[in-house]
Formats: sequence, C-alpha cells, structure tokens
Amino acid sequence: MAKAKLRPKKSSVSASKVAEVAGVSRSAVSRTFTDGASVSPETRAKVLAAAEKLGYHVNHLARGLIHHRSGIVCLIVAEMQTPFQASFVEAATRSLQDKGKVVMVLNTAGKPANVEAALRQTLNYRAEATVVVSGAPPRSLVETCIENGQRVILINRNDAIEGPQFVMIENEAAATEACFILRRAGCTRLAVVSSTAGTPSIVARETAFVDAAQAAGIEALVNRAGPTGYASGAESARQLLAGANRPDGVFCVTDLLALGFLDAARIEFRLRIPEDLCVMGFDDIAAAGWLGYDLTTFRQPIAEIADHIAGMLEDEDGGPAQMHFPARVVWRRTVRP
Amino acid sequence: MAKAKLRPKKSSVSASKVAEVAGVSRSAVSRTFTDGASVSPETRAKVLAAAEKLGYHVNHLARGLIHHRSGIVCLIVAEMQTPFQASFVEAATRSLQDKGKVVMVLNTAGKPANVEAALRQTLNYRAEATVVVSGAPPRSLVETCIENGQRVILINRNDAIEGPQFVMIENEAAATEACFILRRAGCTRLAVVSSTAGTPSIVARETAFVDAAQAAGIEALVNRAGPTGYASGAESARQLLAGANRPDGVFCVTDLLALGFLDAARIEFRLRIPEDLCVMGFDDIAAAGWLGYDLTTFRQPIAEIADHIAGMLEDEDGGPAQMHFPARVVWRRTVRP
DNA sequence: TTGTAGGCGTTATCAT
DNA sequence: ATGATAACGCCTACAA
Repeated sequence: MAKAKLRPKKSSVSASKVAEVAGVSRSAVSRTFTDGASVSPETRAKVLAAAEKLGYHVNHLARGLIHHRSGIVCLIVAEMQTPFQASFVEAATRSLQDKGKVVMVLNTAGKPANVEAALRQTLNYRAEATVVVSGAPPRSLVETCIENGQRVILINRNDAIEGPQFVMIENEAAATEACFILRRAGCTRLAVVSSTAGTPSIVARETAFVDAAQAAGIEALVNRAGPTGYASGAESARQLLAGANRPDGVFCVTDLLALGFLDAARIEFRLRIPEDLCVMGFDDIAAAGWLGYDLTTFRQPIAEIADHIAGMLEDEDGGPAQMHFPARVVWRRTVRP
Repeated sequence: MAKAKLRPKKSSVSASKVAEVAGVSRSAVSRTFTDGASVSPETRAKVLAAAEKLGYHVNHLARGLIHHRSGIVCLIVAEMQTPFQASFVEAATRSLQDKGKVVMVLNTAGKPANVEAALRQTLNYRAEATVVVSGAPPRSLVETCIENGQRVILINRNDAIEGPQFVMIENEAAATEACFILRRAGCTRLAVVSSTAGTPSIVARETAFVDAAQAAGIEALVNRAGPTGYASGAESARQLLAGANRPDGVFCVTDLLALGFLDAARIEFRLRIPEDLCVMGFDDIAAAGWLGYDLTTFRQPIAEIADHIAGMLEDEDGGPAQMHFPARVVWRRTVRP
C-alpha cells in the first residue's frame, strides 16, 4: 500500500447501540425506521428518543445490501460546467431526489476512456440506474450493467444496442425547421456552424440541416472550427464571413456556438442582426435570452426529460425503450419573422 | 407501504458465485481484488477469468460496511445551473475522483429546509465528507455529522461553529481592491450592485466595498433588485442609471449581475463602457471573457480550491480549520486602466 | 498460499 | 408487538 494505513474512521452509531440505550431489541429499532412495520407507540418513542440522543441514522449501505436496491442513480457526464449540461444535471438531481433517489455524478472530464471507468463505478456501487449524458459507453459494459439488473439510459445517442433505454431530442425535425425558418426569412445563402466534437446530436443537426437545404436546392456551407463552444462559434464567423459570398442565414448547432458567432459577426464584421444576417441556435441556454443577444433558438425540454427519466425508474416494467422529445422554437430577434 | 411491492432487482453476481465458477474459495476471490493481498498467479488468473465471464464487480457498499469508509463524498449545492456553481461542481467532482472518491450531489433546489434533509442523506450513506457549497446547515446536524466521524467542509460561510473546516474566498480584500481600482480610474460616484440573497459572500463583498468607499470619503450607493442573477443586474441598472446623479463606477458582487447591468447600461441607456461608466464583476465566469462583454472581474481559483478540498480528505489529521484563497483581478475592458 | 469462521449494520422471517 | 436468528456481500484474522 502506498499510503500509510488509513485508520478506520470513528465509527458511527449503529442500531444495536440505539437498542441498548433504549432497552429494546435491534429489531425494534429497525421496525421503528421501516415504513409500515408494527411497533407500539411506546417502544417507538423510546427508540426515537435514544436515536435522537445518539445521533443515529439508518445505514443505507447496509440496508441496500439486503434490499438489493441502493437508491443510487449514476449520472455520467462531461463538460458539466457548460450551460446545457449544467442545467440538465440540475434538473435530473432534482427530479430523482423527488422520487427518493440519490444521485452520484461521474465526471468523465472529457476523456473517452473514463466513460468505461465510470460505468464500472456504477457497477461497484450497485446503482439502480445509470444515465449516460455524455460519452460513448462501451457496448459490452452496458450489457454487463443490464445483466446485473441495472437500468441504463442513454441520452441523445443512436447506438444500436439492445437493452438500454433511449431518450432523444428530435434533432432532425428541429434542424429541418431551422432551414425552413431561415428560408422564409429570405435567406438564400445558408450555412451551418457545427463543431469537431462529432457527438450524435451535433451530427444529426448538421446533417439534417444540410439535407433540408439540399432539398430546397441550396448548397449549405458547413463549418467546424473546433470543439463545441463560444470560441469556435466566433472563429467560424471569421471563416465564413470573411469571404465574398458570405452566408446570410446561419444555423448554429448549439447556442454557445451561436453566441460566439453573433459577437464576432457584430463586433468584428459590423454586421446587423437580423438585417444583414439571420442566426439560429439550439438549446435555449439562459444567455440566449439576454438583452444583448435575444437569440432565436430551439428549447430542449430539460425539466420534462428529467421528470420522464425519474418516472421511468419508478415503474418496474421499464417503460418504452425509446422516448422522443420535441425541441420547440423560441422566437426572439436574430431571425426576421 | 404506499407503493405495490417493488420486487428485488435481478441480483447481481457476488464473490461466492465467482469462487464457485473458478473452483476456489470466497477468500481467494476477495484477495484477488484487494490491493496487497497474497494470491498465487494461478488462482488469480482463474478468478479473473471467472469474474470477467460473469461480469463480477466488487460491491463497494458491502466493502464500505467493513472498512467504515464508503468512498462517498457529498456535495450540497443549490442553483447548480449557474455558471459559478456549475464550474465548482465540475472541478470538485474531477479532483475528488482523482483521489479515488465518488461524489454524491445533493441539490437543495434553493429551499433552506432541504439543506437539513441533504445533511441527513449524507449521514445515511455514511459519506466520508460533506461539502456544503450553498445553504446554511443547521448547527446541530453539522455536529452530529462530525460526531459520526464525517468530515464537514463549509464553503464561503462564516458561521461560528466548532468542528467543520472552512474554505473561504478573500471577499473583503477583493471588494476593497475593487473600490481602489474604480477610484483610480477616476470614478467619483460609486455604487455596488448586490442581491437580496444575503449569502455570506454577497454580504461580505457588499459591506467591504461600502466600507472602503466610506474610508475614501465616498458614500457608495447600494442596490439590490432581486436574486443573484442577470435579470437583477439589469434591473439595478435601470434603477441606478435613471436618476440624475448616476454612478460612474459600479462594483457588481457577481459576474451575472455585472453582465445584466452592462447590457442594460449599453442598450437601454446608450452608455459607453468604460468611458461613461466603469463596471467590475466577481467570479470570472466564462461569459465575462466573451467579446461583447470583456468584463474586468475577480477570478475565484476554483480548480485550486477543489484540489485543496480533495487533498484535505487524504490526510487523516484534517489539515487547517480554515483556508483562505485570494480572488485575483482579471483585467479586461470595462474599467479604464 | 489457501480455506474457514466471524463480523460489519440491516432487515425479513419466524416464533413467542 | 416483540425478540432471536439468518442472510445480504464482503473482508480479515486465524489456522492449515
């Protein structure tokens, strides 16, 4: 062992100590803290008093050992400081807690290899369910999870795996609508600002937009300046707007990209939005609604998704294998009506 | 029981099953997965093979039962979709995972009553430590946690409690410096934009700024339009800038407030920043660095704080009862140099 | 090196 | 209603 011996922590108070102090049996203590068990008001009071005095709290780890349900739900996520991911984690923790679950957050720190490690932790802690918000989980491990009775929920992924449940946003429909909206605003030179991340959502939005444009007889430009974020959006603006034949309608596959694009377009190219250029985003993060941006975008129904996930875990039969949520347009001022 | 009986989940594979398949004893399996235990390469191989085949993973819940250390660290947090909180959670999960801990996030959803419930969960899951990022934990419960051998770390709180460890930002020094910087920029009518949240950090920054101004012979205006956020900042701008004797140097106790203030000042009052008005923020969230804002602010060393916390949990003796971190100025363009 | 036995804190079962 | 007992999955002496 590398480290000097870690002495066991000051042990916390157990049910038998409470029983001893209260002058009853362990079972009486257990029953006092078990819903629907039968204890006389008398002993119950004695136990409660002793418990309060000693600072006793039921050990959920031991309880889980017997019940085969830990109450733990794992969230595997990366880049959780970004607005959308952060909002999702917030909503998920809230919904899951409401259902009596407790959330363990596994941060993959963007390293694909860590997804596997995270999934293993999930198994180690006997999580009841694992929600993969970001990253590509190795198929075999997902299967192991499911074989071990764990629920696996994949968000916005299109892997062809049997077993996990999928929750997806209707990216294609939204991207197609974006194309329609921009064309209706009179835009004739379309572009899509994407990223090099290559996640299923990003790719789906990008592809669907290009296809929709194609169907309308327009060859949409695609620009990917880097990872999905503000800086890449700004850089894409520099690349797309410098040329002679610059686009007049841009769909950014993420709000963060859109905000970077907007800022660069306005500040560095002195373009007026939406007169010279229409811009749409995706996600409806808080900043999209700020006075300086007023970005027209698509809202992902985060709270509804979180509630749906929490609900899935309640009914034993699992619910649908796939659930789709629409992304609805939020009209603001970066697109001519 | 309210709910119909929840059948126990398909039980996952245990060490004894692995032992059975591998043709060895339970202990051999245990030893294979215990650092520094002695197993012959032969049996080890047999065990590993069986484990792989069955998809066995050590049950950390059971292991924690014996070791009196669950490996779990709880994070009690509210408003975790806001940039600063989100970044903190991201950094903390990362640092703690690096130390082999696993993070449980308890979202209080802004309700003070939930802080107590969260602290109870902390006890229930035998967390090794609890980090209170937001909210005011009831003193008695904190003491219970500590009596049960749990580490309690309070972030940016000034409660006078014996037992927990405190990690604080030097809010006063920063606010005092903000006052100095604004005065040096030639500002003579100072104001501080704060919020009605009344958290220790907010109050400390607000008070220290007012005091520093006072010491310089200036009566700083204080404005609190609502909760700590973009909208309140914008509203404060409307209230402060509408009057005749409007301030020309403003310290916003949070970047989000500052961004709202900036937008309203520029868009609704057509003020030029920093010519007409200097603005400073606090936190250095990502948006502060965006092209459209370029906000001069104070950076909280989030990564360092997270590393420090993770480090504290490693050495058994606990480390210092208080640790202070400086907030350093990040010079951008909303204050004249 | 290996196996056996006991115990960690709970709860379910079975008598009482 | 109450108490004794077994079991959950694991680890750690202890003995072989």
